[in-house]
This record gives sequence, C-alpha cells and structure tokens, in this order.
Amino acid sequence: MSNAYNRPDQLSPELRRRVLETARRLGYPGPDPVARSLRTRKAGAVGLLLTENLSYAFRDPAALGFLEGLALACEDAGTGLMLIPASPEREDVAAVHRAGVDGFVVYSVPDDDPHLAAVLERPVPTVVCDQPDIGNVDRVGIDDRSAMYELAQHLIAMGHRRVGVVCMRLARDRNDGYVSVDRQHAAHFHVQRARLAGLAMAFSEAGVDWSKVPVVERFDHNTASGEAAAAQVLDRDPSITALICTSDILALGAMNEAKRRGLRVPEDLTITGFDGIQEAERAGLTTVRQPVLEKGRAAGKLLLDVGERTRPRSVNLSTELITGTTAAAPRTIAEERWFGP
Amino acid sequence: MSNAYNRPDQLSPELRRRVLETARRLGYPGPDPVARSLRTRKAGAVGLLLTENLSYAFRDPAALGFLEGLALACEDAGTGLMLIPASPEREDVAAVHRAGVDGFVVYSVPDDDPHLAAVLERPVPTVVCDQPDIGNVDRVGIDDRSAMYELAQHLIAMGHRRVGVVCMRLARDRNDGYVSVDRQHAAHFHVQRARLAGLAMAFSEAGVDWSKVPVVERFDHNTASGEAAAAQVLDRDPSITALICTSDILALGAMNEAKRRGLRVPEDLTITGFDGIQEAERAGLTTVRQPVLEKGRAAGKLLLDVGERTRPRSVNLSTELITGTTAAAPRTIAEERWFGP
DNA sequence: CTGAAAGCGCTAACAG
DNA sequence: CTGTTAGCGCTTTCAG
Repeated sequence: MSNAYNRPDQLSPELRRRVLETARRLGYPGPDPVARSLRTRKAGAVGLLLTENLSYAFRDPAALGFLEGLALACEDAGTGLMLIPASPEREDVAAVHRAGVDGFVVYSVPDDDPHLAAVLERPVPTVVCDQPDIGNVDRVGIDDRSAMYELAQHLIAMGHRRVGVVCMRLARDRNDGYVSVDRQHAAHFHVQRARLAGLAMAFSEAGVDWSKVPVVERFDHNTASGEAAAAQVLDRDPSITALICTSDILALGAMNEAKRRGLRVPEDLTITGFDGIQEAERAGLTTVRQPVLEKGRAAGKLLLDVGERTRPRSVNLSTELITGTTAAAPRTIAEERWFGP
Repeated sequence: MSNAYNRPDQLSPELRRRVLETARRLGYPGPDPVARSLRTRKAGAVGLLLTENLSYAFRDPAALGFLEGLALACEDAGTGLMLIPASPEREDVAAVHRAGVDGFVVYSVPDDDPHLAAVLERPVPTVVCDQPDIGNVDRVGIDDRSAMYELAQHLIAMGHRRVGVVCMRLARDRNDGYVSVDRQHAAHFHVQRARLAGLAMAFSEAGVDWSKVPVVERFDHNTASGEAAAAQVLDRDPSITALICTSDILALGAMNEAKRRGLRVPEDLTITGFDGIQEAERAGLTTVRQPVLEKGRAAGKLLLDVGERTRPRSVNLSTELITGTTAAAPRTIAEERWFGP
C-alpha cells in the first residue's frame, strides 16, 4: 500500500490504480507527512532563524533579497522553508525545539542570542549567514571589514579626515547615541563590529585618532533613524566633511537630514552607505554593493548539499565599491572663501 | 523524563535539574520534534501556498504585505510559517503532501491549480485568501467587484466614456494581448474576473458598450508589463481618455509609458490603479487601497483560531477609494480648441 | 507481487 | 512523585 504512493514502479499500474481508488473511497487522505518524516528521518524543510522582528525582515531590502535567494534555493530542492517564530522580545526558545526541520539557516543574529544557542544544540546542520562568527559551523558572508576599509580609503584619498559614523545596533540593548570605543569592540553584532573595525583601521593609518571620531548608533533600522542619527552627529560636529553610514537605509535617512539642513551632497557633505540596495542606486549613493540574493542562495545550497560535512565550510562572497554621486573631495576653507559657501 | 522537558511543574526543580543534567551528559539533544508532532498531532506550523514564482511574492509589495501580516499572526501564536515549494512550472504536488503542517493558507492562486487541489485533499483546515472563490473553505478577501465598480463610477462622474483597461493574467496560459469578453468571464483568477466585472457593470450602466472596450492582459506582473500593455492600448485606441489598470504596479508602468509619449497625466490621460501600495501613494495615483497586511493577519488568525469550525467562515475587509492626482475630467474637443492641446 | 511485523521517538495515561 | 507501557502512522524488511 505504501508502495502505491511512494514507488509507482514497484507494482503494476493497474494494481496501483486500484489501491489508490480504494483508498480514496475509504476516505484515506494519503500518507501522514509527520509519521513519514519520523520514519524516514527527513522533514523536507529547513528552518530560518531571524532574530529581528519579522516586520524588519520584510521591510529591509537587503534582508528581503537574502530571503528571496534562500527561498529560491529551497524551491529548487523541493524543500520547504519554515520561518521560526523568534522575536527578540520573547526569549521563548521552545519554537526552535519544536521545529520539524532538517537544518537551520541563521541570518544576522547577535552572538549572544538564546535562539541561536538553541539551534546549535539541535543535532541538525546549521548555516550561519553574516553573523555571528562562530567556529565549527558552516558560514556564508562577505568580508565586511575589508569592504569598509576599501570604502574608507576611497574617502581618505579624496581628502576626508574629519568624518562621522552612523551605525546599526551593536547589541541587544538599545543605545541610541554615541558609542565608546569599548562598545565598538564588544559589539555582539559581528557585521557592525567588522565594518567599524575596517573604518578604524583605515583612518588610523591615515593619521586620524579614531577615538575622536564620532560614532552614533541606532537600534531601529529605518530612514527615520538615519535622519535622527545624522542630526545628532551634525549637531555636535558641524565641521565633518563626510558621514559614513553602515547601511544604505541609514544613509538614505542621512541624505534627508542633509537636505533639510540645506547641505548639498556631496558639495557640502559626503554621505556613504553599505549594501547596494536598489533605492540607494536610484539615489546615486556611494556605497558597497553586496550580493544579497546570492548570499541567500549560497546559504540554502550549503545547507541542502548532502556532500562531505567533515569540517565547517565557509563561503565568502565578493563585494563591489560603488562610486556614486554622494561622495566628493571636501571643499577647503580657502575654496569656500573663494567660491562662497 | 518527558516531564522534565514538557512539564516543569510536575516534578521537583531539583529532580528536573538532575534529569536534564544527566541527559546532556549522555548527549541527548532534547526531544525529537517530529516524533513529538506525530504523537501530539500538532506540527506547530502552517503552510503557505503561493503559486506564483517565489520571486514574485518577494517583489510585489502587495504580496509582501500579506506575507508580513501572516507572519506576524504566526509569530503571535508561536507557530512556524512554512513556504511550500510550489512553482507554477513544475506541477509537482508532492511538496504539498510532504508538508508537516497543521493547516494551509492559500494565497491568490487560480481556481484550477493542482497544488490547490492537493491542499484541499489534506485533512487539515485551509484558508483561502483573495482567490479562488471556492465553497466550503474559510476565506479572507475584499469585495473586488464593488471596489472597482466604485472606482469606475468615480471616472464616469468625471465624464470618462472612452476607456481602456490593463489587467493581470486571467489564467495559467500566457496571453499578452487583447482579451475577449469570453475570456474575461472564464478567467481562472477570480480577483481579476471580479474587477473586470465591476468595470463592465459600471460602464454598461453608463451606456458604454463593454464589448467594445479594449482590455489588454499581461502575464508578468511588473512595471515593464504595464508599460507595454499601455502602449498596446494607446496604439490602437489613441482616443481613450482613461486607462484603468487592475493593479498599481501595472498603473505605474502605464504612467511611464504616458510620460514617454508626452501625454500629461491627468490632463491628457487619466490613469488609475488598484492596491494602494506605497509607491503608488508616492506617485499620487488614483487607486483603491486594500489592507494587505490585515488580510495576512486575518488569514493567520482564522487558521489558528481553534474556535468553532462548523461552517466555512468568510472575512471581507473594506477598501478605500484613494483620490489621487492621476484622474481628472477629460478635456473636451472644444476645450482643446480653446486652450490648445 | 502480497502480507505481516518491527520500530522510528515521543507523550499521555495509569499503576505503583 | 516515579516508572512502565501503548500506540501515533508510517516505511522497510522479510517471509511467503
């Protein structure tokens, strides 16, 4: 009987037809997928752990691109993709334990996330995307530090020395304001830590005292946060020539704030982002483009690949510096005298 | 032992601690979720069936809003949300059979979709969103016919009598071109059928011969399709005063095409949409807003609500006519003579 | 090709 | 409070 459903080739078509027909007449709804999964030890689905609020995942183009890539990989493999209900507020790890999946993809969570810990306890393969950077687990990501280092060098070459930084949340606690160097080093979000490290390295090499550079953090990730953070930096340090944002969303917010203040970009203020989302491209933002869809696809492939899983694998995707129209050489005092403000 | 994991209250904390400690030492990874699901008859997840390509779902703001609402409802209930791998090309229904879920949400599929048939065979509750309109199943949607009827009346009141229509795909076969009245009536996508019916009713009442109104269909749903479809209508019927699109995405494409032709909107051509997505609002589109996020949330609640399930329930959400800046009274020939073209 | 039986790992019920 | 046991529905194996 089982054969009728699962191995059409093991019995005659005629018999198969008869069995199925009878089953239907008896009201048999087909094999129970859960019982089958128990027996075959395959759930036919992978779990996705996003620690951010779900709304965030569906509104941030970068997260969305990742999700799309992952979903495509799953679709190719005929595998379901299960969104694990794990909001950062509720520390209810039970959902991770309850999920009947063959593996997990963990996207951009802090290294001290309890849901992540629960995932790692499960005896199924796991792929971590972007962060955190933990040993012994498959990983997909980019080299955030180098990418940001390169962007910084681009600005340094233009002549920028007085800069400000706007970054995303560095830990699970809300800290909408200035960030000490200690907090930068202790950041639980590895991606943000790496990007800041890249900046610190480049500017230190250029003779800038990094501890003096204003770095402002925002917990929420949207353009309003970018606006507020940019305002905070510009209020305290009106003399900066460039505002470096660790995401395009924040940078787009900063652009709004610059406009509101009558600052021309890039003549009066250089603004840069990170991610390479479509909205940024449209705005001509100077930024770093990362292949978000490919990241999702790679994570899915890595998880679903049945190949050797002897030692942790790591996939590093390449990024590209996008030279937009929001970065230019800072005007010197002399130039301002000459050409007017 | 099971109690130690599932009923902390049934035994002393001390014992619980000891049991868990021992379990860990023995390398026990915790209860297997699949076996538990088999025993408890609860999978702790709901399945989402989207028949469109997944990429579509992640790029169309309306679908995305629905997905977000559904995901929120699931998160609130601590339930997983599983995306079922069902692309329209591959007619592989197995994924539906394989999915270990407690119920299905079906979003916007044609009434003859094989995956839908497979879902309905499964002995679990199902909620259909938008379409198709099948009996005996819980449903969430809006009154597409009335909403479009109201929009049409708005245009008729302005004086529009010569109109063209651009609509989304009406069936699973590709038909990028004109649509006969027969095809309109036979459409497998109920939503599109209802919107066209609303238009037909309003314009017929206003004395317009609906069979003479050009209706153009596009299989793909993006602005490029909207542009091409608008071009097709305008090429054949340059005298129309209004172009009614059955989605905002198509309408935004039509706006591009109008601009390319040097037609001013709304002075030379009225354009309307449907959905009320953010991009449309930004463009000042005259459209019908529907609560997409609420639709998703309502679908989730309906599915997860353990209440009486004696007879099929139906949730109808309300829509709102948005009077934008893309619709105005058509200029008469006399006016054109007077004011210039 | 057919039928019978073991057992996947768990939870719930019940007896001690 | 603790230990034992039946059985969820399936697939796989093995004997006929």
